[in-house]
Amino acid sequence: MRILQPARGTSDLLPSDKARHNQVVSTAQTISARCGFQDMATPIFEFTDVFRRPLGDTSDVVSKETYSFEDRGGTELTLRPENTAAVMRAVISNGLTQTLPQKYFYAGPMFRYERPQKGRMRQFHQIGVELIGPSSPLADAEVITCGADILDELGVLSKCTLHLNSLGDTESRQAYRAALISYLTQYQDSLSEDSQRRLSQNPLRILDSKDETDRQIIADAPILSDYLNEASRAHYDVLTNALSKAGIDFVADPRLVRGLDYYCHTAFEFITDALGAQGTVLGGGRYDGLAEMLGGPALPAVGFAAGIERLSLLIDEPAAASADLMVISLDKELEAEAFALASQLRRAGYSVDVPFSGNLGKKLKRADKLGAPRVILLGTDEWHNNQLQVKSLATGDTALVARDDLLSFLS
RNA sequence: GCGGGUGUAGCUCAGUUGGUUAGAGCGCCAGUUUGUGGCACUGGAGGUCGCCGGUUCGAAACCGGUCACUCGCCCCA
Repeated sequence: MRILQPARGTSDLLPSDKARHNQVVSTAQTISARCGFQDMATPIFEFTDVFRRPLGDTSDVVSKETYSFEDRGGTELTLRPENTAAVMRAVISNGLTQTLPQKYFYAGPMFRYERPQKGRMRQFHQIGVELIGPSSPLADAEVITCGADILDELGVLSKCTLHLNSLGDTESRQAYRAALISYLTQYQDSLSEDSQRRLSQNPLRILDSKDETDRQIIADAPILSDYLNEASRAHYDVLTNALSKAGIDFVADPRLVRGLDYYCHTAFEFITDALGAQGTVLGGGRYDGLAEMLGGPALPAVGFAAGIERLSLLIDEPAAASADLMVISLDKELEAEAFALASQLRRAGYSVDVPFSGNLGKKLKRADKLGAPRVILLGTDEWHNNQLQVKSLATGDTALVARDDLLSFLS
């Protein structure tokens, strides 16, 4: 074990990386606030059952990817692998089920023990929204539209395609699941090893298998939409109509499913081909069954999560913050005065740099690099006359300014 | 968890069939210029050649293991 490198699947966010993260988070927060989603946060770890119960033992996320541990008091805890279950737990814990709907935005780190790849970290970061209370398909439409607007604001919507599907309600999904299993069982021996395992654990997952033979078998498999009952069909129709009216493009993708057990009705993913195998940039769906799985009341809800690292890979780097001013003393005797002046200017709201070393040429070069448009120079003669030089780096012009007039000159 | 690829300076990369003190460009620091920037020139710092072991008179190079990244599977945001 070498401590001079970050643990596998984690990474440092140096300023240029952090700037991208901040850009994603602040944009998502602003856009989702426009839809009424309020920023909130839940703890980084929860009782293990918060994730284990709703996510199900068939989910890899819980069965083999969690960071779970026993604390010093013997309590079983888990670093959150996703945030939806935790937000729902918070809604129930705080008695917020009495005041619905609740609309939340969150951003923060999640943890999954996976094999790292580009866009797939062990500590990764997500932004997301949860709309808890309404069962109306218009709530689904609002969540999807909010996601699309965030991607658009970040400039990545054009690189993504919205895939949409309905998993139906419990009745529809169970009918389909039975039909699918019955169909696939005929070809059991021809299925890939992964899909044979999925047949018993999570048969819907076989629909998006990448194995060539699997795909041929799936081509003639029953279609989920044929098994939607009337209510599920109506839910989907209202949603698609609302999206079309709101100008949200999508493709119906009957093979789109979700890995987590609590999803029903709407499933959607914004997918890009710019990130290799990690193409899903923002995904979510309806999870009416989650609250009950946690031991709460029946509580319809819909939401999405998006990977900040993946979005960061797609956006242009935000412009770095530049300094407004640099204060330079031309005489070593005046260094403390320069520092005092810089402090005063900072308190007045300016972003000010004070160089610590170098001759005048180096200092001006540094001012250039920091993007400071103006430099204040303290020369001995001027200083004794209560004057300062204010030099514009763009024009090279230098103005002589009385010390007392500096702030008004600058503004 | 499975299969493939890659690890040399902060970054991008050279490094001959294994041979003396491992190089370049960019970046960084300093000087030319202790009172006026972007250019240029000169100099400097910075490397356990990912790590450990093996082969060899001799390893950055060959072999084994390991760690990390990366591509695909898997999973998913």
